[in-house]
Amino acid sequence: MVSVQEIANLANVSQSTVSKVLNNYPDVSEKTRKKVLEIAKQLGYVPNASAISLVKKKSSIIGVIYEVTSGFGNLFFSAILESFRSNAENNGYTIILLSQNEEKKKEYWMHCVSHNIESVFIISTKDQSVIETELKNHGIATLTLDPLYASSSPISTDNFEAMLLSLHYLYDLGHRAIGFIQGSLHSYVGKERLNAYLHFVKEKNLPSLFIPHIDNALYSLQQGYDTTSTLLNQFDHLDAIACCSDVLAMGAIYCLQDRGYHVPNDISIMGFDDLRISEITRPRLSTIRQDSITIGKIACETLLSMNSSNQSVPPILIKASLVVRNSTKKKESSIISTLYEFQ
Amino acid sequence: MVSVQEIANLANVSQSTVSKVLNNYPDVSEKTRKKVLEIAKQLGYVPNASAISLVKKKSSIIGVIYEVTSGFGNLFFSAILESFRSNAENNGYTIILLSQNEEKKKEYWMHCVSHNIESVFIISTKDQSVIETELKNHGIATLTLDPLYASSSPISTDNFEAMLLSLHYLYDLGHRAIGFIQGSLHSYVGKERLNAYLHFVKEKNLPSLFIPHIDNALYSLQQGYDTTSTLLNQFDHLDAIACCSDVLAMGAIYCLQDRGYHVPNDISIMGFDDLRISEITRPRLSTIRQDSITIGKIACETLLSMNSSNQSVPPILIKASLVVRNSTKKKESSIISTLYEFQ
DNA sequence: TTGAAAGCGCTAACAG
DNA sequence: CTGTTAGCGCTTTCAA
Repeated sequence: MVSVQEIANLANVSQSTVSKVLNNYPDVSEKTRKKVLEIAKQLGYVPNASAISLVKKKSSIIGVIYEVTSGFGNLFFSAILESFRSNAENNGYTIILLSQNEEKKKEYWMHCVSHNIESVFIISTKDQSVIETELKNHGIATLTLDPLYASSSPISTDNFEAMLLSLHYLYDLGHRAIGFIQGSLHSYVGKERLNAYLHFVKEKNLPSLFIPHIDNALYSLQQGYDTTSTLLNQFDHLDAIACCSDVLAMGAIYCLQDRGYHVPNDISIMGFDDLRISEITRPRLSTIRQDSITIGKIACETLLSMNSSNQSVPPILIKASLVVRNSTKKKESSIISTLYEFQ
Repeated sequence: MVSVQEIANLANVSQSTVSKVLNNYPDVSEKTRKKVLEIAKQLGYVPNASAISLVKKKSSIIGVIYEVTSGFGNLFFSAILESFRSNAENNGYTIILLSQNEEKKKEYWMHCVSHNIESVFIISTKDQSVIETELKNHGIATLTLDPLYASSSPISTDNFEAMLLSLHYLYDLGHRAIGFIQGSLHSYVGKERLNAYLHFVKEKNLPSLFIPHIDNALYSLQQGYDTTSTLLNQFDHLDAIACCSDVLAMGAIYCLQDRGYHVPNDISIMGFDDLRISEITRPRLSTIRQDSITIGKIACETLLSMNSSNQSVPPILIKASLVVRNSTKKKESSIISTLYEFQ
């Protein structure tokens, strides 16, 4: 490993001069700068991150807690991680995957302290409120994606607006009897989506077609199926159903098909997330796309701007977008459909 | 941050003694050891990883290149990463996510050299042969998951045996006209699966029902659909189709359904991978499960046992297992089905 | 069994 | 503009 010392020797200057060149200090003559740079390049100099971290008391490492229970959501989370990583990289930061060591009882914050890490991005399907607090207590800034709790610095899709987008789209298609399949009732994210539905039906003066007490915490196929079944039993008529996830929507479609309905001819179905599966279902799923690229980017920028004295930021909400595929359809008014029948 | 120095002062011993205690050296009296340990605990001592890495010229960091083009396979890769991470963790290692910095022209190996990283696990859907060589040239050991090329130290499912497992299962179900939908013809993994099919039909003296020139490099739904279509046009009769991925298998099912076949009553379909989607298709997919837990574990152990002088290992092959769901069925002999018709 | 001293590779005052 | 010096937190001879 080539050191600053070696470069200094060959260039006939001192270590500090080399250091200044390498760190782009202005107080070095052009001539010296060139010479040093050339020799450094020739020798294939690579700075020693440990030494720098040691002396600067600050590393160029961002911690990431990535604990995602295996599931479809993974694809969304890993897309965000990738976007986050690439942004961190472009800012000269490296990503370390944080974890707890059960055996050695090493906590997350210890890893951070040990590696001089100042900020941590939390991507988790579990409640990490304790860890978040612990990290903050140790002077480490955190940002939490889709927190399940009232995080002091959360980032997520603007779920309220996103669900409204879904509902307005169905409304504009002419649907008025719009059912709703909620996700988790205990997560912030899930509550926001439900609130949007409640707000919407009130505003538009529509019937509220959903089953209040059901908690689809798993966002699973079966939960989608069962909730749809209940919905169908409870309410006479449904034009459309807005679901809180793509997988729930698939469950809804299966249930409707089993009961002899055609999607989208009889009922329109909206998903949420735009996972890859929404491309391979039959019919392909109209849904709401969460913008993983932007979330990763903003998360990174925010975290880099935070520091131990400025550890919290107001909640960050990222805009989602509508993706129209084949599970939704304009409602044909009865008059028109009657006309058609006569043709 | 508490330092060794501080502990030494409070314990009335020297730094070196503290260091010896902390590193479990034997030549310290029990009394001193206890005292030091207690004070360290009281003070909440956390070792400075940079300082240790600097002086030992070796970090406890493993690099991971994780570059997976967005797709269903992601779930498999991320499961492996998770298993790998947890094993590394239990061995006292931390994971760093490696990457190239386009802007600053920083290469993977530079990250490694800079952080004193000795080994790298490559999880990538791209050809990383150049990078693998580059890393090895810099004295960094690598292990590559499912390499697309002839890697010097690959780890993967035993794809030959795994596909054989699939084929034998179909055979035991009574199927004799067994079609095959290959994946990529240019990857090692894809070739192994094809070879298994070729080997199998020859051994059992069965008709070879596959389309040689098709390269389903994307393993996509559409490719599965189209290949099935060609298969159906080309061959009179098919009892079953063994596919090289779950997504290809889904494409096959859609195609068969569109042509009026019932899966599994008319044709049995085998997937490969056991992605989560295989649980939510209709019918649910019988498939081959790749053992991500074991792969991650063995990968980690192997990498930790490698070092700059011992940089290559023979190919590591992990056993896969059969998962039976609803897309496969015992073949009813014509006599029996005829009998049924008379009932 | 303990401690003094040197040094890992680098940066940052500060003096010249 | 350049160099001297000290020191980041730790380990490791080597001497006591």
